[in-house]
Amino acid sequence: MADAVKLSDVAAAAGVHPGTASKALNPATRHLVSESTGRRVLESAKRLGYTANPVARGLRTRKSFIVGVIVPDLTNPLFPPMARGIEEVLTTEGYTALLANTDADDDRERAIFATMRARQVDGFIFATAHREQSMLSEASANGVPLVLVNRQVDDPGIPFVRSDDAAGIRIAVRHLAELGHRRIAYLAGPLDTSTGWIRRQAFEQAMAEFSLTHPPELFRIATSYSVDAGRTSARDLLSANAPFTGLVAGNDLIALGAIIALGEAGLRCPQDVSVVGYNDIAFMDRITPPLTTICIPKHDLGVHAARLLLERLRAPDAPLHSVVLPVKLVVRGSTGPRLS
Amino acid sequence: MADAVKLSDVAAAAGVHPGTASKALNPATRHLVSESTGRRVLESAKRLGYTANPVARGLRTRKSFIVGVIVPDLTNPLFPPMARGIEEVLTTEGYTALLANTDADDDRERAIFATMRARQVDGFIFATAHREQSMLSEASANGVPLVLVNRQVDDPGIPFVRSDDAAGIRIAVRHLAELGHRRIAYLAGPLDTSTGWIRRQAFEQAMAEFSLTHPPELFRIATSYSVDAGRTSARDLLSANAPFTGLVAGNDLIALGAIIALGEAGLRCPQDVSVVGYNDIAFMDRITPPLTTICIPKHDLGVHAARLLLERLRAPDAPLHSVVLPVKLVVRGSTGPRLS
DNA sequence: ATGAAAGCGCTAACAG
DNA sequence: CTGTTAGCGCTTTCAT
Repeated sequence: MADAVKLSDVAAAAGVHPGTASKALNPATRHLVSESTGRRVLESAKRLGYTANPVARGLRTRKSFIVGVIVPDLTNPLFPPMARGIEEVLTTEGYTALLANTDADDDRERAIFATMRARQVDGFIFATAHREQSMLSEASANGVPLVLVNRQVDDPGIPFVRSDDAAGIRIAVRHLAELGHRRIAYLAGPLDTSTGWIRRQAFEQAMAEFSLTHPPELFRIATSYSVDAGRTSARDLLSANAPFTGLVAGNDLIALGAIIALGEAGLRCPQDVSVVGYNDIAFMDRITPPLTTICIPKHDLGVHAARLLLERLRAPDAPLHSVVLPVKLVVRGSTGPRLS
Repeated sequence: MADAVKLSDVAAAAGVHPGTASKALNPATRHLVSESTGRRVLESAKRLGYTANPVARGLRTRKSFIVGVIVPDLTNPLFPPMARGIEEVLTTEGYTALLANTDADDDRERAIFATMRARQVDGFIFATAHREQSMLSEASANGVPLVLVNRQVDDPGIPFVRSDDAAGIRIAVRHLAELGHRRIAYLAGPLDTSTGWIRRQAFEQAMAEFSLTHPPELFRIATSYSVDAGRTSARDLLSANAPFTGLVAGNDLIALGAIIALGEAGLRCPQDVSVVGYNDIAFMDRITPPLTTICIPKHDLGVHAARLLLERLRAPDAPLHSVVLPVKLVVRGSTGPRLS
């Protein structure tokens, strides 16, 4: 398994001191050696198939060129595209992404964070949605470079990349309103997540904007961003017997759960209830009925997050900025005009 | 960002030499120090919140406790559950999974492999399906611990964990045969993947077993395991105008593409053509029509692969073994009795 | 049972 | 411009 060839081998082959070889090999210090030795070193490095040992280098430089990427659950189709976006820009810049799932569990998140810090990770990208932020604020204050994706936190010192939730929910509501729906239910995601909280707020605002009322009977909170939780909360909503013809869900999984619950209750979508989801994850165009939803730029979210982090790593003291990406409504079969 | 507290700090606090502290802290060498100093060191370590620096340790011990996990594409829902299974067992054993996508590209796979080896990864789990194996054989011969998931390679020196493809395809064919289908088309996955190759073989065998013919007009190869490739190959199949009422696809994505192409050609599934997929990835129960498919134990595949690798890491010379996990048929709406 | 010393492979001062 | 030296934080002989 051993890559026997090390810096000293290259140096010996080129007839120079290891220190000199090191300088020649590092583009940033190459100008410290003469043209000719530089060439000689590079050439013997190539000939011997030398690859620097990042572990040894990291020990010396305190940089690992590894970025921790922390997501709640890779099994939720929302995250793989984001992770891909992140990985793409990271690898082209010589960084490696270390990916881990938290299962939306704070303790696991802390443990993973600690492990990764111990592993000398250079920075973090958090895609976990918890609003709890003491760990993040503290870490950020301690100089740990980090950026959030698909989430935001009150602490203005923590940069984020997210889609425009408020705009998304607003166009979802407008879409339903334009179809004639007036009694619109909302199935929120967990309110201890930033997305759950922000979208809920946005829903209320949008309803007000379109002069629609939103009685508490038409509001439920799913315990997680999952099909099961969506189904459960939708059942609960239905059991209240408050009529509604439109439904906005905190995300696609919840929407899917709602559609299932609707079917179980003998209601048809969209004839009886129009449903709109959020995120536009894979396969939502193929389910029955095809889901009308808000499409967010999942891949680009990851790309921007990685870029932002890289900027921070290169210029730790540069002013921070965040990014909000636009969303768009994708109309499919789960919404239709109000019939009743 | 600095975890200032290092081994020498703990040693100083406990009034011992760093070397002694090291021994006390390592369970495997604890017996080399006296009961009392051992306790004292442990206690000061805890008090100071000491965490060993894995980078420094790795430099010395040539172990990183990191395992490289290489998948073609995390965006394919087949892989996240496997990755989760792998991650679960790895983390409980103190290892960390380093995940990367190859996009089914050999060059990328090589590059990633090289990078990870340079990073002193302790071993590898490959979920990529290419049959090309020189890189693997060579690495394995050089003592790099590796195991394959969901794939197999001729080299008997390389352990694998896969599901029983042959059995899966057989029950898929049997299912269609029992429904009365006699003209059954096969849409293979790329034949340069082990799964593509094995399943194709299995299909021919199964057809023979059930005394069915399989003319070349009813056989197509998708260029990748994707919806688009499935759709394209299905179109091509349809353009041959060879009648068939059953169709087996190399995986669910290809099956989905086929269903789309069927619809575009004015054929209904399952009334005109019954379709069965492979893998049973997420949401296949919610598409139209719900997909009949072969369910493989995705999570368990990952779990077993990780266990196997861990065994190899702990006992590099122990005899290797591989694991084949059972599959099962899940009958849903995309298959029905032959009507024509 | 503990301490001393060396060194994993690399980089960064500092000399020359 | 190149060589020397020291040391990142840890483990592991080897003496004591």
